[in-house]
Amino acid sequence: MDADETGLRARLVAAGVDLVLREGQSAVSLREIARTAGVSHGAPRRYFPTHVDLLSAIAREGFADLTARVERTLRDADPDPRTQLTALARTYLDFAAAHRGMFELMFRHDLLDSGRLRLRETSLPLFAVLADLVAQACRPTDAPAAVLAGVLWANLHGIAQLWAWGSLPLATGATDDDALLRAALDAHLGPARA
Amino acid sequence: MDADETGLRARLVAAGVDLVLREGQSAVSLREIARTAGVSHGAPRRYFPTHVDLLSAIAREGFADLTARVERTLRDADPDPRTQLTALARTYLDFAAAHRGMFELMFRHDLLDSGRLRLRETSLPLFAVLADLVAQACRPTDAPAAVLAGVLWANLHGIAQLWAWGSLPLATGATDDDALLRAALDAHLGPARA
DNA sequence: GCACGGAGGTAGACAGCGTCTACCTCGACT
DNA sequence: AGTCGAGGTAGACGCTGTCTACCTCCGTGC
Repeated sequence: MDADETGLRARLVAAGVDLVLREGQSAVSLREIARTAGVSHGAPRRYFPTHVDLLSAIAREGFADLTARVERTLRDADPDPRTQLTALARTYLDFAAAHRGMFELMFRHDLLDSGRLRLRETSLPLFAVLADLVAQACRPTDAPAAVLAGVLWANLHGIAQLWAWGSLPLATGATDDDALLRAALDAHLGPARA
Repeated sequence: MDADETGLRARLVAAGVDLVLREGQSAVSLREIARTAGVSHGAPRRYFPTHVDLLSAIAREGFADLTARVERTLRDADPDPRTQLTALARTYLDFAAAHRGMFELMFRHDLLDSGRLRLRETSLPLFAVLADLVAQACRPTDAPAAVLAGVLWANLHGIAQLWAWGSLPLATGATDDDALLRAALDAHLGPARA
């Protein structure tokens, strides 16, 4: 993606992605990544001045992966906006559940350099897709579509996070997040099949 | 609260709460807490076998604080369910913004022992209040009130988190979270003043 | 009155961490 | 052929959490 596919830079990022997917966020130490990539603990410094820079590059891969999954899902789904939004939401929650470590890392702003690596901006294309679909699908309101989309995103994100934490299953008694997802979409877009 | 108010146990928790409020979650190392409390780095071990145990006790204080703030807010507010929910939501978001470090810690399940200290259960009374109000305030739907309350909580939580991360301001263009809060309440409870 | 034992805190060790820096090793270019 | 820099190594430093040996009192039993 950033040229230099076979170089150490790419190998380090790949090793980090592997690690965070397999072992979770806490396992992704700089030295462990270096070991996984088969180099000394000082080698990453040549490409990533600090641990934060390397983690940010790993998180970028996560955002790219999520974005690609969403785009694939939307391409395969019925073009009806409501259906597309449901598919997007399902993909978001599934990603969070299946790649929990990566999902955590992606939103650990204390571990990432969101400024210099334009990390927040990395999630914007995904948000633009969401905002566009919301503008098409939502029932008329007085709030700007961007705000509605932001609130919907926040809802998906909150469900993913509180579900992973165990609070939401405990509080709602639900055994999977599907009821929550449907309730959220109904709330933000109006009852299903309107 | 746990008896032993003046003992080292309470002093350690208080020092940790102070630290996390002033310096953020990353500053709350076991040794730094011990230094703040004026004891050696090994002393905490007598009361908290691991760092996780101490952090969990600190997070419990955070949940207790948030719960107390919510109860105070609800007591002072108009008893109308919608108004109460608005006040609750406002308090939740304000807490997250004002005590960012504590809020982060409270939901960092990788740092906390949610099992043994019944930490998740600590947030349940707050959720019960929310669920009760939702049951009174929401427009009739087919989803159980607990699910609606869970989704609303998730929405508040997601707004708090994504707002703190900077993504939501960036994506929505909003300069404060009030528009998001109102949009969320409208979505989940029906348009205001229905 | 006094030895004793345990509760409660100290202090040093250890491995692992991120970062810094001195060094080494090649391959390319003049 | 000689030099120079890109790219990687390796050791040090101070920090972390955890473990353990020790010390120091205070309360109790006799």
